[in-house]
Amino acid sequence: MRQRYWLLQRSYDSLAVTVTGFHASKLDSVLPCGQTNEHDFIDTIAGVALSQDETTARGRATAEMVAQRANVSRVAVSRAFNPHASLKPAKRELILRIAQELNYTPDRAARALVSGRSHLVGVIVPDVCSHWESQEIDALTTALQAEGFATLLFKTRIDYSMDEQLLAYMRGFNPDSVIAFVENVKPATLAKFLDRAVPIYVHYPRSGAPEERQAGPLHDRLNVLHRTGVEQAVSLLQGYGVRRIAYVSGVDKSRANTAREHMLRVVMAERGLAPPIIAASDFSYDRAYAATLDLFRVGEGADAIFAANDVGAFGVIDALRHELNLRVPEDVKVVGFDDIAQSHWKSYNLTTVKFDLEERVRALVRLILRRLNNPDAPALEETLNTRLVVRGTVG
Amino acid sequence: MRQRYWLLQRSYDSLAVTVTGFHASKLDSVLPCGQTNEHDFIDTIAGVALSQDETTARGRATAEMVAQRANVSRVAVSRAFNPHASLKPAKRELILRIAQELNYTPDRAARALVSGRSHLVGVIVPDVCSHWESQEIDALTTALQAEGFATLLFKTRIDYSMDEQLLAYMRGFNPDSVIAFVENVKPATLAKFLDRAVPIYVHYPRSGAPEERQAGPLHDRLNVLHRTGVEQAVSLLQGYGVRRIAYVSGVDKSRANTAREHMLRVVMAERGLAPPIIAASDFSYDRAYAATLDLFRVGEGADAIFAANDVGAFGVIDALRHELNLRVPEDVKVVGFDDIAQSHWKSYNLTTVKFDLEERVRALVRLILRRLNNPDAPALEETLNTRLVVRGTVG
DNA sequence: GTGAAGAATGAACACGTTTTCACTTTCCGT
DNA sequence: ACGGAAAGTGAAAACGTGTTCATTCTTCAC
Repeated sequence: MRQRYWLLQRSYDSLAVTVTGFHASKLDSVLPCGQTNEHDFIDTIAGVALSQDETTARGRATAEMVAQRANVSRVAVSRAFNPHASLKPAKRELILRIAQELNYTPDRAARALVSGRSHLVGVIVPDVCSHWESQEIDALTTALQAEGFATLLFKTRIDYSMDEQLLAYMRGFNPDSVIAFVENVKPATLAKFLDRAVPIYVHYPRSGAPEERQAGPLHDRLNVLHRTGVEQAVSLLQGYGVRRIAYVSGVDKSRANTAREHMLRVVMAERGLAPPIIAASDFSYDRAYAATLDLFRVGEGADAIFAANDVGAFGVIDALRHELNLRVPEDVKVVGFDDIAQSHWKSYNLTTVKFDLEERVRALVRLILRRLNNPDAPALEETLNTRLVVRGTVG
Repeated sequence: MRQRYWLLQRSYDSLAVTVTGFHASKLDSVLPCGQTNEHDFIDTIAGVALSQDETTARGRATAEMVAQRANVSRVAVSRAFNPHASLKPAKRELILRIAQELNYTPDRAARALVSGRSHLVGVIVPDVCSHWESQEIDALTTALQAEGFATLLFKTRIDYSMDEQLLAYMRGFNPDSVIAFVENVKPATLAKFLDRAVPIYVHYPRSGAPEERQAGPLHDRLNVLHRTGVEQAVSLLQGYGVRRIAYVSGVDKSRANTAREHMLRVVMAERGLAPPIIAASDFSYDRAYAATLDLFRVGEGADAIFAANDVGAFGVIDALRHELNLRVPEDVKVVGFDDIAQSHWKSYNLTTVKFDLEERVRALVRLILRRLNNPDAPALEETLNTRLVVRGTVG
């Protein structure tokens, strides 16, 4: 019986970060303790003594232990945790009660090994703290959690490149599904590293091969259409007599950027407007800021600016107001893409093409679950629309 | 031999989201296909045909297959992937080569089952898209990934409450370590659900129990001291002759909020200043905005405002400028906490008490690894300091 | 050439589940 | 009371790996 101590601490004037290891299958007693730091006053420390004995060396109760205690077979325990399994109600109740007493939860690693379902969903992003991504990850995690899945996070390089190393690394964790925000990966590479029935959500790279232009939609698909939102935005701008429209781009060749620029081009052409002036940027505040300065100092300027995303639009607005001394929207009008939470902040109050995050995540989870429940189901397709949210940067 | 198809798609004017399931242990051929959507022009679709045979029903090569192909035992394959294991170099090389050919990676679920290490680090946050959290998650994911760990994300309710259900859920995934940003959990509850040698990083709740005030630091600890940064900020404000200082709070009773408010109170008292005026908020932009309006319309106003975090400071600034028609910093000075990436944006250009994220993450990973490598090591302690970053909201 | 120490090797076991497959019990309509 | 269907049950076989242990092969000093 080895004894180890677990200490908890709080202080008022320092953010104490407590890192401690312990085995806690049994909780023996609470030891009082406390400490005062010379520099910062530290309030209280609570100590909890934990014991570890042989039977719980790994620290967790197993199905076997629950079975023994309940006088049933280990299989019955497994069934008790599977709602669809056939088990006498009274027995199930007994098992679940004892399981709770012993603080038992089925081990997901073991479960994954035999069932082939890890209940992990891998999410690959270039940048977690990018606003749209973080909000999508947040909503996705909530939704997946509700369905019994956990979100496994992986980071690529910021330039949207995804290498084999990361894919191989990720694959080791056996995610049931992978959601990739990245783009620079070849079909064959991705296929090579995703071997179970793994749903994929991916913005795809340009491929010039001519033979890629045939056949039908045999796969599940979630389409998000830019047209509606862009049409509304261009209409609105035309109503204000705008003539020179610029586009502050996202990362070059990225899926989102290409789609947005292309649709803007199409809609403007349809309305008889000259093609947009392109100012190269990369979705970031700083580069959008710099690109805007260039546009007005080196280039010809513009009456209205589309930014490839909301954060970029913030950079555009700040460059206009704080460096170029131009008024938004009086002198220059600004439109973003995404409608992130920050877009309603008073300093920006951005007019933007909205992607409904909730709707998107719901559709995505729906597609994943459907594919997982029935790997051989016929392909399905969902389509989401965009719309313009009018705030203060056009008017 | 079952055949399934995997389709890839891209379009310019819609963000097509591709969800597809497939088994890809073998890549047979690339099928050309493509499709045009009536409403939005869809560019190209690349189809990849994938085959699945009996030996790879689960879709992945196993150590057994590699062993057979390399004419070695399965154990040798295991050893080839463990750098410390003793294996003839030539043999290891051969095995690794064949493994790569077969696209083999050890299954982490199976590995976790026997070794007791899942290589998963659970991260519990109330809100992924909250700026500081998303930036910390980002840095942490990068750091952990470099060490061979993956980040497992869990969401609690926004009010910082963490219930047994979530803990039980998380425990099923057997994280090697857990990093909790939440606070409202009792020691016993947390201990109950973390049973392996699990390092914990946790802001701890207030507990009025008198017996908690004794003993010494027997556990690893990362202290982040507020004092330095707060002293610098208060000094700076005093230099400008500021008299009435307000504090727009974070979530009530949260660790970060309590620590910050307390330190502000202490430092101000030391300098002979009257206690800060407290405006209740919750770390969010919107509530900080509203709290500021209250402070000036209902309350007595202030010469300077500390916000419990940077995002809150943004709300304060916007309320002052856009609703109360006060100038920052001329009429009211504003100081935040955190120094998130957005704080240098021109619209805010916030003076703030900086927490060095990189340093913090490095220390945290160091503590985790040390504890994991040696569960019985004596306790260690690291201390990080804060400092004031002076920008444009004080002056 | 010899012995001993160390490296290399593979068989067997362990990890904690789910699933399959027979078998037994219960239920229900006649 | 009877048959048949359905529900309930547990032994055994997976799942894919790391670890232990006893054995064989190499190396090296004398």
